[in-house]
Amino acid sequence: MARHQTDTAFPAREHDHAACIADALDAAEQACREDGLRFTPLRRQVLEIVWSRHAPIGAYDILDEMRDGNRAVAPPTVYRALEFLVEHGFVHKIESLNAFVGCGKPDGDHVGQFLICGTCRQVGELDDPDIAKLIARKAKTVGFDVSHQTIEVMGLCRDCAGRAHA
Amino acid sequence: MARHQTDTAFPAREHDHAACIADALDAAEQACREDGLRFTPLRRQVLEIVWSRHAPIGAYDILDEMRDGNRAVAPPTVYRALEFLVEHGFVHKIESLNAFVGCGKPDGDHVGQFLICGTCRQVGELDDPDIAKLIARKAKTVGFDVSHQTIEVMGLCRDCAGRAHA
DNA sequence: CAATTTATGTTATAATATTACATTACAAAT
DNA sequence: ATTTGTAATGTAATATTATAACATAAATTG
Repeated sequence: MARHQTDTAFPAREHDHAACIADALDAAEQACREDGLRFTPLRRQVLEIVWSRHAPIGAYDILDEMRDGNRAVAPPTVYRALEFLVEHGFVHKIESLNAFVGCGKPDGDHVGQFLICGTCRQVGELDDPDIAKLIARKAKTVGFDVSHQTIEVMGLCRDCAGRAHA
Repeated sequence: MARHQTDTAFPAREHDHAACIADALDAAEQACREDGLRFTPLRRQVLEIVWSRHAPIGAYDILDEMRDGNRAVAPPTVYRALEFLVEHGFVHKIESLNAFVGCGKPDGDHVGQFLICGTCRQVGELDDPDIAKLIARKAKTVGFDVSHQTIEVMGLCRDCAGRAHA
């Protein structure tokens, strides 16, 4: 499968986002086929909406996007699709924003470490095992056994920093 | 000021919790006096309730605790006090739980790294500069400038692990 | 004490999320 | 191909978390 995303956590300023979405959908479809999961039209639609931007989107914004004419979908519809997508690693929840973002590398287990730009709101995903290991090791020193890490970092992305002192 | 807490992130199983609360209130009072902040009765009351346990407490649970007879306080009252307490480092918000926990070391700036036991729900605060630095350094490699870190780790605390295979 | 700022009270409502139960679509097995 | 069981979706109601907007009161400053 072609990879149109950069490997620098944040997407390139000018990337082919249509291809980016297509890749994500293809990757999810294939992963589901391999794992015997049902990638239903509803789940695909929600995933596509989440991927419409590289910034987190709230459940109710997704819900608005799904409104078809004046036929609205109800919250559980969205939350259930999100639950599935998060559970299988296609989407991550950003806890500090109560919002959801697509995962560029849904293959296998990985800690998600999120870099959230306070200016453009875009999110880059770092997936650094060193960080995860250091945290697990430090936790161990106080007798704590880690099962899941939530790491969300606010700050300024390169593009926005560039624009600021331009 | 006497320190009745342990320095191992989690409080000792059998610690003098009354002293623990008193310490936290004293520390906050003194810090406010030094910084010219108003440690009002309301703020003190909210801080005391937050400190009633070493586990996160939700805003509406605090609100319930504050109900005086059938005279109820309104949400903004609690949220405003929490805003003050969080802003000045006396309390931390646990984003992944939408709940609040007292901070044992409100002196100076520090990253809060929280260890949340999935069994007893207690929270230990790690305050490890190595972790913070590693994250900042790794983020820098992708051009991201960190301003704030949210680190919340789920797992099993030592006491609960002990009980499990007892 | 007047003026100003800061904190709190009060009402209403916004934003996020779940429960419970009905219905439909799908998958597996006969 | 029909039955049967399971998983997914629809629907209505409601729970939980958080804020906006404006009024009043208390503290601080000049």
